[in-house]
Amino acid sequence: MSPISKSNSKTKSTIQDVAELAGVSKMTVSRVLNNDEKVSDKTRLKVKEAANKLHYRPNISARRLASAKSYFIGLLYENPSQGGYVSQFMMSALKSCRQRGYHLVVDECEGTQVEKLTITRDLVEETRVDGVILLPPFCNNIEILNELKALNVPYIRVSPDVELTQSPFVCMDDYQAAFEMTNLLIEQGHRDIAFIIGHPDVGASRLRYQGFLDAMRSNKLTIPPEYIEQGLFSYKSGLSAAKALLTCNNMPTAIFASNDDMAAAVISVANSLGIQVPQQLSVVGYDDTPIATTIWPNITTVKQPIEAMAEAAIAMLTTGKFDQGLSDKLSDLRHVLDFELKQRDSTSRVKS
Amino acid sequence: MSPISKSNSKTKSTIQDVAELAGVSKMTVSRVLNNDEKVSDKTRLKVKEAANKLHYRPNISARRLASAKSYFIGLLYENPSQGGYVSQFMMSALKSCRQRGYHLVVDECEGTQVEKLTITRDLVEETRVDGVILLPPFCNNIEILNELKALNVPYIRVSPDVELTQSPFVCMDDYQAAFEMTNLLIEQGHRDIAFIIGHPDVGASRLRYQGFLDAMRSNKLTIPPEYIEQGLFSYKSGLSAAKALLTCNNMPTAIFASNDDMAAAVISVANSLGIQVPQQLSVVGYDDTPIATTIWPNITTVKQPIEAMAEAAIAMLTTGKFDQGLSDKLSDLRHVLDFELKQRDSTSRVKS
DNA sequence: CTGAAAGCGCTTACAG
DNA sequence: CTGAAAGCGCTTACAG
Repeated sequence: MSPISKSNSKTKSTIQDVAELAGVSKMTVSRVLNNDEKVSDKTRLKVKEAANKLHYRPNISARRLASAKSYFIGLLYENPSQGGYVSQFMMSALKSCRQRGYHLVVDECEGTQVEKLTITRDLVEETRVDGVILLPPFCNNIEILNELKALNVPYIRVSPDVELTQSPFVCMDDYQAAFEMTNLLIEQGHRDIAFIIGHPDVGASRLRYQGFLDAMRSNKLTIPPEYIEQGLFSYKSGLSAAKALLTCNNMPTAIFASNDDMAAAVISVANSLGIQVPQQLSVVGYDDTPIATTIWPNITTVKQPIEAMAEAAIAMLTTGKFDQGLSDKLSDLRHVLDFELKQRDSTSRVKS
Repeated sequence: MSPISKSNSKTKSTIQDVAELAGVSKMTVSRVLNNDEKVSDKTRLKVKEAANKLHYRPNISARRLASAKSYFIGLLYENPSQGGYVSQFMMSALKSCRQRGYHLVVDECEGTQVEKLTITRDLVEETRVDGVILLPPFCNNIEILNELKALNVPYIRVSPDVELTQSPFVCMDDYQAAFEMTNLLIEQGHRDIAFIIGHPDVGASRLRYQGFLDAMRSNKLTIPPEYIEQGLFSYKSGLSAAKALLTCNNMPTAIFASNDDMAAAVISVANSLGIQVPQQLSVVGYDDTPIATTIWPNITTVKQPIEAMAEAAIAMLTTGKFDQGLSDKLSDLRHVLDFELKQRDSTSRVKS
């Protein structure tokens, strides 16, 4: 009574094998596999048991060929230079797709607006993806969004800045993360905290800045104007900001940079000025990119929930259980995922 | 009699459409598509024309279902922490696969040796990949290589250190790159050049070091023993090495670090000691990882031909035109790809 | 709630 | 060198 022995060894079992073992037709097996409601619980159970017993795994290619669905999800991004952000997201999305029997098709959307539209259209019409994920900053390209809508393909945006009522999206709470990170510094005894703002074109810059401001205010701490520097997210811009901050009259005891590259620059400048991090200066960054754990001291930073974002996006796209713009309410479209504060070696309690 | 009009607009054309337009059978079209020799040049041409006219693209799923091939290539790696190396390779492999109608299945091989073997076996038996690519350092796992051989699936290793006569592999000439990079420094007038060796367990470390030594020797330059430091490829190890090098009696005018992380550390230490890079000290790295272009000054480094390696590996695996261990000659198994010297801002001509 | 038939777009063997 | 037939493992209508 062990059908396992055979199917376990060489031959891969098919829907036909499962049907026979369960004593039903292929059709019924197919229904159970696709979560069709119209199957009796009893039958459903029988089929599931048989499938498990045989270690049955549906053949995606056959599925794809027979059905209208492609079992492909598209991932579109604009700029790969964001230090691993794209690859991190891709790795996670890949994993989620595999678990669900889907495949990920990744495409870089570069060039002129016309070329971007062509790439997007090809992905939908040639590859026939069942859904598309748009990474920032590409997800703010309104023409693309409209095209996708016209093509009638579901899409999810990741951390968008604009048109927040138009389509579902996943994001993290940048404001809250900056708020909490600032509080962390304050709890460590810091009062004189400087801030380097991120690139003005990126929406998250504003939110991070506001979170910082509100945390300071709620602790009744004042911020001298010379403690605020405008950066551009680049290491180089962090260098000039840090120089200004660390050579002003009343040097801060902590600097909050809006991303890790700029935080790394702060540490470098501090180094060259003979200021010890974290003994004389605490530094925090944002993003938890590789550089945060490459340089020494490792940077205390905010870790974006990239893996969870990818998983959530794939889940929404593959189950089809989300309202593609059906609701106007932001709360129905927005999926906020939890961030994490990574406390490392670039911060310490202030010495009094 | 114009099947074009219909198939050109919305409906995707199939092998049947191509066959009709060319006036042959589906079988012949299939043969042409798969580069079967046994088709007359005349017919071949007709078919190719028809296919082009219809913008025909074979349906991979149908192909996969009907044939013994899976049109999947597996990519196995062990350690994702190598700062983007895996993702860079993956991106390139993805692209090459897409062009050939293949799909890439990426898997991290972690855990115990038994778990690694299981993951590898699953990839071959479940996903039925047509070939496997093994990234370093995973490609040096001999048990895995034997398992793959037993499973009878072709595999290509990337920059392996061991068993170089066992299977085809792609690599770059680490020795030559280090040799040329050293020469570049010498041409810029440097004579006092220090070297930070890479991790002792990695084969490339030895080759890079040897390339450096031979370049120095061939220029009749001597290397005082205090100019050689052992590193571990980590930023932190670069820090200690740099401190030793920059505080010794006769400070070098250039430091060659065996990777970018350590080169970044050298720059950081130089900064903190008030030594200007590149005016007083030239620094070069190796790999061209993101950190090389993140920090300031940007690091002069050796760019590995990751894209070309990925393309070569995929090409070998998909055309099946390589000798899977048929030859004992290293030259037949080894595919050496060209590196590139990236001259940036961390080096300059020595002032006399 | 369940099933028999047809077909998705290719390729594999078998003829000729 | 070329083709007619069967089939890969699923799903989509269509019945009942």
